[in-house]
Amino acid sequence: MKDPESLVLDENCIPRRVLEIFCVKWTSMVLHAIHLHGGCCRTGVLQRTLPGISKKMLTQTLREMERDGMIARKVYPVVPPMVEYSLTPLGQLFIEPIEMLYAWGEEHADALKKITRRRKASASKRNLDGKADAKTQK
Amino acid sequence: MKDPESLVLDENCIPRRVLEIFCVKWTSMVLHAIHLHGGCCRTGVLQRTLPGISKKMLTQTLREMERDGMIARKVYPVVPPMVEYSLTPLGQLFIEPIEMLYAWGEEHADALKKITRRRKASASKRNLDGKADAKTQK
DNA sequence: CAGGATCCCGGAGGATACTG
DNA sequence: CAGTATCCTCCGGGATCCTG
Repeated sequence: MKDPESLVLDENCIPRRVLEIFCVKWTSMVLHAIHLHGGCCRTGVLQRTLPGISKKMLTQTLREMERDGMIARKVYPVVPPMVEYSLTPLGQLFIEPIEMLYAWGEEHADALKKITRRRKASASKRNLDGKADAKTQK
Repeated sequence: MKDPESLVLDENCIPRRVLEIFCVKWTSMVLHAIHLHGGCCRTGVLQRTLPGISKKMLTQTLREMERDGMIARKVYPVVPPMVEYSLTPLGQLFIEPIEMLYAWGEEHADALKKITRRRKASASKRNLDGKADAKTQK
């Protein structure tokens, strides 16, 4: 505090690394979803649990998480194909903080709503402002 | 668990909203940085505390956070200009979960390292693999 | 020093079609 | 059903220059 300049949060600091893991793509949501499904579930189920995620993004996210060692992929040699993803011990490590964060969100849903509302307000305002020329009119 | 199909985490569920706030741009890091600086600090200090962030991104993030009501902007009418950003009560609400998350990261630094290592490994492997034709050779 | 305005590029990620 | 391969668009965000 005496020397603000000595406080540096560089690329390798813990906070940034944590964010790189929790905030990349759908990682957190996928972990959460698998957890809610009892620690193991199929691709299709995941996709329906996370409406809005595209097949491509889901596959990509799952691949990366597998590589990271957070989930395990098990293929059953049946037809039609069946693939199950489950949390590894490493993956389970992340459940606690994630659930903590979401629990905090539940408790403070009012604060979250407030922010959402402000964002929407400023978004619609932006439409009334200067955009009535280039794009909107088309 | 009986009916996996009934488990849906749509756009408005708490987890997604939480992530939208914590994982957008540099928001979390800025909150963290201001907090470490005692709840209030100047633009330049922030930029030096967060090496790698561009002026543009910093300003943009600060604007959005101000709009969200998480931080307050105070301009001192001096020359050269001096601007201070401080946490609002709403902003302080976020400090607790953020610090919690980062504290968890400190405790599990080994797990984070493991993941980082795997990512680097697969990244360098990707360079040896199929990329020796189109881009690499140039 | 704080921060607006411009230009511009790379790549994230959706849509679609195909395979086993 | 699970996954790959292509194509194509859009915008996030850096670099640069300019203001008060």
